[in-house]
Amino acid sequence: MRRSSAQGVLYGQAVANVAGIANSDLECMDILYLEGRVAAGRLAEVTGLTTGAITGVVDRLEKAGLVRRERDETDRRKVFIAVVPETAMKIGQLYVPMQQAMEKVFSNYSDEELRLLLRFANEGYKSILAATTTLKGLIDTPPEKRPALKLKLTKRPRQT
Amino acid sequence: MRRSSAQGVLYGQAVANVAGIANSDLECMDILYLEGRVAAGRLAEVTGLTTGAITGVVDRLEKAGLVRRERDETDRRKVFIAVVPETAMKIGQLYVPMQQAMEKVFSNYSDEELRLLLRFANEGYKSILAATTTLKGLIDTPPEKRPALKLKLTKRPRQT
DNA sequence: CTAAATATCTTAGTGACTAAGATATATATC
DNA sequence: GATATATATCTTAGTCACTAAGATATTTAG
Repeated sequence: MRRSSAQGVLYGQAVANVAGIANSDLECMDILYLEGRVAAGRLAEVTGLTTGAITGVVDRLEKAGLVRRERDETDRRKVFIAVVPETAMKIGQLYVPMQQAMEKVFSNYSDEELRLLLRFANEGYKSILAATTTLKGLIDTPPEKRPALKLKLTKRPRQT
Repeated sequence: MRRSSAQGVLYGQAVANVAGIANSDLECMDILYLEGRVAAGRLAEVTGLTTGAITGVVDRLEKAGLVRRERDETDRRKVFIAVVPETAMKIGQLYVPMQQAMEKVFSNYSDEELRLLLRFANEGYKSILAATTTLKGLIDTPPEKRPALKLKLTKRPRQT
């Protein structure tokens, strides 16, 4: 799973590369696709970048015609970012090789098996999300108060 | 799956953050863990970074005491990078929250179900790897010769 | 023995990032 | 209704990892 996850990252890098946009830019496009029209600050939250960095991301994406800034009329401090479907589609096309490859893999599984994979994907997501929060919690915890992570199941290095 | 994959990336970022090393540095540590002692050039290949960038990565990791440079005695141009288990272990500990979270998820699956997940992980990895190659192939293909990716299953944007 | 190939390192320059503060708008308090 | 505080984004200066191109060291081929 780590291997395939890592390979997924590399695929994303290749997409960004071909599209001629930065890695974080693509990540934001992905979030915009998943969540729809979101506020700039939300992008910062989700990506872990500062709001300043997001300004740059959105500037580049807007210049590339991939997104549009839209001011919220009820709260004029907010800036919503919305994808421009016509141009964003071109990015979507770069995922076709992966989608086709995965579709081929999926075609070898029964409906019941697919349901299992889906269930696992959901549970795994929630689980990793929670673990991320836990880990980040350690940063804000003063060192002497950290639970001294016993390495229990880390049968780490020492390989060939 | 995209969601959990993205979250996995964020977990990695958090780890790198806590460990005080760059993202690519952590990625290389991961490869070193998976592949063992590897040549510097191999790291460049797998990560997609230039050899120059890898020199920097290894410099930083070596300074942090996480890896050691070892010259190959039979081919003295090569530099092998090897993790230093004692210090690398500290990085490994940062994965404990995720490992525990995932273990908890796995504990709800039968052996047969786990075998299915394993099979899928392997097939998925190979599939994504192949798709990456395909995509990268498009870069080197002169634009007019590209197979004009028909967007078949890209029911992209247009969400709420 | 020379030329070409391979593996890593070096250097100069670029670009995305952070931290801190600026700006603009909204909400709360008196 | 005026002032203070909070919120959301942008700006600026500076940092750091990255690339491209070439330097160095070693190996292989002719």
